[in-house]
This record gives sequence, C-alpha cells and structure tokens, in this order.
Amino acid sequence: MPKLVDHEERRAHIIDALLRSAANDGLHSVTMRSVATEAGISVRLVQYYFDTKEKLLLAAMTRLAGRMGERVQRRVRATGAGTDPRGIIEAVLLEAVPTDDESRAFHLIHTEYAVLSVTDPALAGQPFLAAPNEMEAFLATHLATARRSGDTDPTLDPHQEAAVLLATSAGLGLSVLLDQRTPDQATATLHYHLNRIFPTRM
Amino acid sequence: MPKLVDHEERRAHIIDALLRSAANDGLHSVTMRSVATEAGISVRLVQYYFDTKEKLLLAAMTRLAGRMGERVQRRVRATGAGTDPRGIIEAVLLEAVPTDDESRAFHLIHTEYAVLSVTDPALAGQPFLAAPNEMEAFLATHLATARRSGDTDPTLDPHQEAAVLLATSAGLGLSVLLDQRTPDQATATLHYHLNRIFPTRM
DNA sequence: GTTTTGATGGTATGGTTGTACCACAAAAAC
DNA sequence: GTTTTTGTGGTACAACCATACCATCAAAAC
Repeated sequence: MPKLVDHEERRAHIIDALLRSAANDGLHSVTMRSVATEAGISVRLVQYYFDTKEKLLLAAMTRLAGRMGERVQRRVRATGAGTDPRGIIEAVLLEAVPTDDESRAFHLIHTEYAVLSVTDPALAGQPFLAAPNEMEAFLATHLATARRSGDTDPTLDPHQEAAVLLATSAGLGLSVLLDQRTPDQATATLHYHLNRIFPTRM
Repeated sequence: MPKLVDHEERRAHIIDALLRSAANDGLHSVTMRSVATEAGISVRLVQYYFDTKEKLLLAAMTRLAGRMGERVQRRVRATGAGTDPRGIIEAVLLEAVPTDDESRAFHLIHTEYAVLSVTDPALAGQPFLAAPNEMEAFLATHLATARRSGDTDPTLDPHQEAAVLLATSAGLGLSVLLDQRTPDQATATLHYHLNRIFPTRM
C-alpha cells in the first residue's frame, strides 16, 4: 500500500475532515481522534502529516482564510455584473450572510477561529488582519468610482462608508449565526442600507 | 468557620472568579480548578454551590447578559442627555466598542459565550435572543421620535435603520476585539454614520 | 447536651486528550 | 538482493478534567 503519497493532497483531505468535524459540534470539540475518524484514517496518520494538533489547527485556519477569498471572488464573478460598483459591493457584502447549511457551517467555523485567535497566541492574527483590510480598500475604491459617476451622495466618504458597510455585513452575518435574524431579514436590511447609499433616482 | 453563608453572594463571588479566569486565557480554558483557584476556594466548594460545570457556565452567562443591560443603561444615564434621541442612540451603540481593558475583557467573554451557544445546546440562546430584540425596538423608537422632530431624513425607515445601527456597532466592536481596528477608529466610523443619519443642518 | 444540618477539605475514579513509542510492510535506491 | 526510506497501524503514557465519595467540624435546633 505505501505508494508514495501526494502529501499536499493528503493534508487537504485531513483538513477537510477537520472542518467537517468542526461544523457539527463546534471547533472546540475537535480532537485528533475526531478528525482521524472523520477522515477515515488512524490517529497516527494525522500525527504523521501534521505532527501536532496546534499545527493542524493552524493549517486549517490558513486554508479557511484562503477559502473566504475564493468565496467572495466567486460570488462577485457570479453576479456577471461586470464592473457595476453596486453589484460588486452587494456581492461582497452578501457573502457574509449565511443562507444554506454549507455557508452557515463555513461562517460558524470562521467566526470560531476568529474569536479563538484572540486568546490563543499560537493562532495569532495574521489571516484575520490582512483580509478585512483588503476588502475595505476594495469597497472604498468601488464606492469612490460610484461617487465619481454620480451614483451616490457626493458628500459620502468612501473610506468611512466602506468601514460601515463591512461592519454592518459582519454584524448581520453574526446575528444570523446566532439565530437573532433570518437570512432573509439580514438580506433585506442590507438592501435597505445599500438603497440609501445608491439612491434610486426617479 | 461554617457561619451560615449567604448563598447568592457566594455564587456571585464564584462567577466573578470565572469571568476573571476567562478574561485571561479565554472561556474555553476555564475549568473547575481554574475557577476555584481564582476564587481562592477549593474545587469542592465550586461543586457545592453550582453542582456541575454546565450549571456554572449557564449561571455565568445569565449574569453576563444582565450586566450587559446594566452597562447600556448606565451609559445612557451617564450622557445626562435626558431624552435627546441622538445622544441616547450614540450611548447605546458606543457601549459595543471596547475601549479599556475591562470592557475589552467583558465583550470578549460575551462574544465567546455567544459563539459557544451556537453549538452547545446546554447554553441555547435565550439571553442572546431577547436582549438584541429589545435594543432594536428601543433604537427604532428613538429614531422614530427623531424623525418626527425633523432631525433625520424623513424617508428613513426607523426599524431597518435600527437593525443597521445595531449590526454596525456589533461589527465594529468585533473588529476592535480582533485588533482589526483601534477603538478610536471604530468610534470615528460610528460617529460618521450617525452624522449621516442626523444631518447637521447649516 | 445531644442531634441534626450546613459548609468545607481531601481524595479517588473513570474518562478523554495529545503525544511518544514500537513494529512492520512495501516500495525505492543502490 | 540488500538496504534505506516512506507510509501505516496499534498501543502505551502522562496529564488533566469533571464529578462522586468520604470525612470533619462548627453552628443551629431542640
């Protein structure tokens, strides 16, 4: 059987098992054993490919952060809306609102990691610092474009407004996770706010 | 020594120890032992007053939710701004932004509990459902008042705007916890948004 | 003054967790 | 054909955790 295995593929497989395991019972209840079982392999193998649990957790976090980027990009492309600022912005923000089970699980783990990284020095910040900064700059750019085209209130501050939008979608997404709002309500609230920023002239 | 103790006081003392312990190393690393040590008593006593860890965690969560209400109320009163809608709304929202170490610890634990309650059925939602609903209604009421007085855009929807405001402050608060923003930046962004809702006429 | 009760300490127990260790087979290297 | 290397399984171990159990002692009740 020992047929010279592709390590990266194997690691990805194990990380996916971890994420699946975390989706069910929460990140805190992930153990070497639960991951091994979920991946259908022995605990020894998880050790073999990741050495320690800390490294495994870190690798999974990195992969998760990467996926977040892919998700946002995919969504933006899926709108087909080319370079329409409002369409792009809306796509980015809506990604934060979990709708189906899959996205709910994804955002739950992402949030659990974010909160955990505050107290766990081994998981210290990077992935959760760079991404939002990029996103905020991205939103600000498109808001500035829209403002130049006269699609928004000219007194609007693109940078501050980008921060507000990002915080709003994060807050709405969190509230959906906590079952304080339904996904539909959150989406409606986001649309309301976007409508105020991009007034429909008529 | 066994001098007929005030149970409620004792329980409060233990819960405070738990919160202090959680503030340092995160809620996930709270154990019966760490709580006992922090409270300066034996593990047996923690058992005696709370029976099981689950009940202890639940009691601490309830107390935490109660404190959140006190904090908001205290802040609103502290503004002295009587019934000025903008002052009241601003006070409520700013409470979500951690500034000093104390409020940071408080909000961190609160967030950890909120996230934990998603996956842990024993901690299921109540406290994290009722409070935000109340707050949202509270904000909507004051927004409606302000709108009637002509202090806001008349086309603004008080209920949706309340949802936006709450989500924004939650998102900003979270980003401060994650060290994505400084408290000052978050406060500035919040002020920016409030200035757009309450236009300074001149 | 005896008996009950409330409060406390100490310790044992059963389970779980991360990790280290030992063994082994199959392929690769030479 | 021998010798490394690589992948894999099983298991042992030390630490830790929540909780159950046993003992004690002072105050309260009577």
